[in-house]
Amino acid sequence: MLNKNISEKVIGRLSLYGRLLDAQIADNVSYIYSHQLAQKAGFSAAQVRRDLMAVGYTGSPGKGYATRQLLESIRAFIDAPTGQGVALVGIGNLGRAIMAYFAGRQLNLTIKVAFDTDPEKVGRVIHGHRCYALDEMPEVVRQENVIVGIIAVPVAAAQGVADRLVRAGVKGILNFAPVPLHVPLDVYVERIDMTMALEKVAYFARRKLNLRNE
Amino acid sequence: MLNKNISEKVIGRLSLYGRLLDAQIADNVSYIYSHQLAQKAGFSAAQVRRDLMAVGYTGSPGKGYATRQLLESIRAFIDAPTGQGVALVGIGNLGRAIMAYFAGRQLNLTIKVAFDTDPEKVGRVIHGHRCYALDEMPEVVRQENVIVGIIAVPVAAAQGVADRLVRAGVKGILNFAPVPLHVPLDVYVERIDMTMALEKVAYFARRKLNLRNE
DNA sequence: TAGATTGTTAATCGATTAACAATC
DNA sequence: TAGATTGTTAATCGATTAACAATC
Repeated sequence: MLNKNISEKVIGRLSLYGRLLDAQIADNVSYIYSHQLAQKAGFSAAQVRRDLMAVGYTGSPGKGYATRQLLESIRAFIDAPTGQGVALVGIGNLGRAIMAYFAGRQLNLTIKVAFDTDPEKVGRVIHGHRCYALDEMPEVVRQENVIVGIIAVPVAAAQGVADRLVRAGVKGILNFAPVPLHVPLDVYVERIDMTMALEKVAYFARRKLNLRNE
Repeated sequence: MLNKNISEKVIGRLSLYGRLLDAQIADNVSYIYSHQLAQKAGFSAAQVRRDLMAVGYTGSPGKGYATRQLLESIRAFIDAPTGQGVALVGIGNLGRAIMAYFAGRQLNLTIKVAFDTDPEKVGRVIHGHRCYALDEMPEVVRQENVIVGIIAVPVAAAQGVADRLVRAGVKGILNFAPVPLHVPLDVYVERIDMTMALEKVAYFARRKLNLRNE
């Protein structure tokens, strides 16, 4: 499965379909059409059908897709078979919010270890996670078999933390610091830039307002 | 300026260029080439030149772009002339982290008002922001002339909050709830889905690991 | 069966990159 | 001037959508 050439966007959409299907199953919906899923997700039906083809689950004309089996196929496709541990670096306001956010969810992914430079925090248990010093990273990350890291530190520290994560063997980084990271080709980086997002929203909000006034 | 047909991606990149230029100016760099900016941003030089064309600032062959003037042009292009207020809905862990995050930055955008359903929070001042009840939204939002909202409430409440924001006159929404919102065409929505992002990272981290092992 | 939906290819669309004359 | 960079068009690339035979 993993070696097919699937684009980033498809994986993101599959993750969304998974959650929408969860809700459908909770509502006892056993079959769903591509156009229904499309409506909920905000995409076209053709898009949905194409994405679902990628996971290898086949619907049937007239009936649609069996929600439960489709969800299983999507999970089998995007999730690790055994569950995956995640390392969080930075336990400030944002880091703690991230901990709380992912703790509440029933995910295949769990924040297993947390790191911070603040000696006040190191050694303590925060939101149920033991907090380690950065120097302990290579040991802890390898021991827990973690290949995914989250960076929630200030801009100035972000690249240094990324370097440490990479050296410790991490292969994927979710970066909340508003700065591009330079990493080797065998490491995947996804950025969440809240400043950029808010500036985009502000820009297009004004545009929408102006269009109406014209 | 606002009526040109600029894509979302360009606006996002301009926001990034702005911050990179800030850092350059702080380092007393007065001219920069497109390929230098491109390297820092992680794009191609052609991409950068095309984006900068959009803001209408002209560099000169041989010298490059004057950092200070370019930054001014970018700011004039994407920022509102007077500064913009933002409404935050949901003052849980995430909401407070968002407050702290944007409070620290020197942005044209400021969180002006915050809303929550929790009667414990309503009326109090949190992170310097007075907290209002949802019912006060139409009044407060109009009074403060806010057209941008941030949704940081649980999934189940997100669509309801979006409807309220829209009714209050908000034209752009930054949505942190992992669910697509349905809003009128004259409202712009940007979604930050941390679960989706983390699942993508986990998927591609495993792929990177496997590619190496093959 | 008739009607609607699926899987899948071809056509379309938009965004990125390559290329190059004009310019400092 | 020579060399490198800019603004801008044309070529390329990839992703989305339209279309339709096969199927329930």
